[in-house]
Amino acid sequence: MADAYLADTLDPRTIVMTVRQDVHSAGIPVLCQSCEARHRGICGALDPDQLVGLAKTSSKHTVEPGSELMGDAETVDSYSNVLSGVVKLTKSLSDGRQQIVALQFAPDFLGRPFKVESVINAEAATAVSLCSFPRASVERMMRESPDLEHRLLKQTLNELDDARDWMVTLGRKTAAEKVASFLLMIARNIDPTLDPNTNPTSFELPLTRADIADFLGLTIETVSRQLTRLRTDGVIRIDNNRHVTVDSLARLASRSGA
Amino acid sequence: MADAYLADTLDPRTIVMTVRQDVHSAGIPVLCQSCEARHRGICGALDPDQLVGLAKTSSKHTVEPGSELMGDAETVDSYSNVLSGVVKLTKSLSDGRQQIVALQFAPDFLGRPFKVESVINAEAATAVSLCSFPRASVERMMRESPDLEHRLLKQTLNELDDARDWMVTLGRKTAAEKVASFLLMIARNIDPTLDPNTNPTSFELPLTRADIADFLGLTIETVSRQLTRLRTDGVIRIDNNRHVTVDSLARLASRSGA
DNA sequence: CAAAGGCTTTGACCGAAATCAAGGTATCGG
DNA sequence: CCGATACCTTGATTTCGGTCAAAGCCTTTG
Repeated sequence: MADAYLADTLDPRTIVMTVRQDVHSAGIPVLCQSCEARHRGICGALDPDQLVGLAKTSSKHTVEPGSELMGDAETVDSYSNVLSGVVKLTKSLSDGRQQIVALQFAPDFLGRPFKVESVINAEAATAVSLCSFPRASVERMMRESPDLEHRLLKQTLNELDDARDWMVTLGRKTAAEKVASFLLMIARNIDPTLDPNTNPTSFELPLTRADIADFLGLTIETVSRQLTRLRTDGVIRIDNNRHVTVDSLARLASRSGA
Repeated sequence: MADAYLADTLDPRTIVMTVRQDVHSAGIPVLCQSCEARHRGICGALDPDQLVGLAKTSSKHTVEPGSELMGDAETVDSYSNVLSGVVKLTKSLSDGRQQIVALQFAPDFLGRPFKVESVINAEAATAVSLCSFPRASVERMMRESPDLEHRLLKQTLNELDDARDWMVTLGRKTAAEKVASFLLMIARNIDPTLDPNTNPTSFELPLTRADIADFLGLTIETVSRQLTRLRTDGVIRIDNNRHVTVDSLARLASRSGA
């Protein structure tokens, strides 16, 4: 039996796509053991024929940072569930200015059905593990399974809400509010069960200062200065540049511009 | 037979919802004569029982500018197709700062299925005509018709792409680029068949300077100055504050930051 | 027609964030 | 351990867009 890859944890800034090889022996629940718990609808909707197809095309890809995972069907012909880690979706202007337009956390679905012209790059921001499916199988599944499409619609609507919320941040908030909003957003996504009254809270920042700047429409220096200000004001503590402790989420929220 | 309202053209900044009254006699194609051509999937999926329900609940609503059409299910309990005109979707911060997060042109579908907490206001930017359906009917339709859900997924994916494109504009473009991008976007949406080589092109601006500012994350004054600059540089002409003539779309595009 | 009010333009000035420029700090390979 | 490298912080200065203020223009209304 072939080696079974699943949920490998990889070096940051590299996305490796893995598909479990032993689909035949294990059946649907084993195909995607990790995401089965969270993506029952997406993984569970595969039928045996599709699993055979998956087994044939499964392979371990390594994709260089910055290369397109989405928006270019030829590059990487697959859809994935994010099992752990953070994937950043970016768009760039011709002169190199970049904007991160979304962060994908587990258990988000990564891929753009019904491809359109829009070019988005997907890049691993941290160590990322993915469970991938061939594009063709997913698209067939979608045609055959209204339930899958329903789940996808719900995720897409949520992503649309997130995007529009972030538009307010980009268009109307000050640098200080942007950075506070960012920290809150990360805290909530890293631990979705987070109770706003649980203090203190701490987490690892999944992004570099440069990434944060690209997400907030700021420069590295401004991000750094605002983080310093939050630190000297006693709102947060930062250890090793990445580990953030928030004493009072409410205090942070009050600086986020509501 | 009841009076048949359809596709009324209304005063700017007022949304009036209309549902044709004579559904019984006319059947599905008549329910929504105007949008039938463009929204076949959404309107055509209604079954006769639902039409009866529609007839009972149909009425002519007038909604004040700034009041919530979406995000508050109790306020206006319906979904609509935009038949003509432009609807702006806005989000606000607690202190009143506002951001327009999307513009809806015909034949967009207006409404948020599977309501989430996100609060978005919808307001008519110009004279707008709408074809509306009771919320309950649309949600039942969606449960019963995978085709409707498929169409909705496609529109939602397109809106997500638009939102993410605009995030780049908000986060990374200069004021001059933002205004040029806005004019291009309007030109393309008002006439989707627009050939980029057809010059000159002219259209009515659907937004006031204040709205444009709220869409671009700028102030009124900055928008005005940038429009003046485009005018003095000979890129556009503006008559009566609203009628814009673009001599060369390519020249405008070159200022939009790509 | 005249007055009023809303929208737009323009000008002068200001300030938040960008840019430019050093340094400092953590991590990794040898 | 040490040097190299990438990432981060801090300071000085500049600049783009915001703020404040005033005037022009267009439409509405009596």
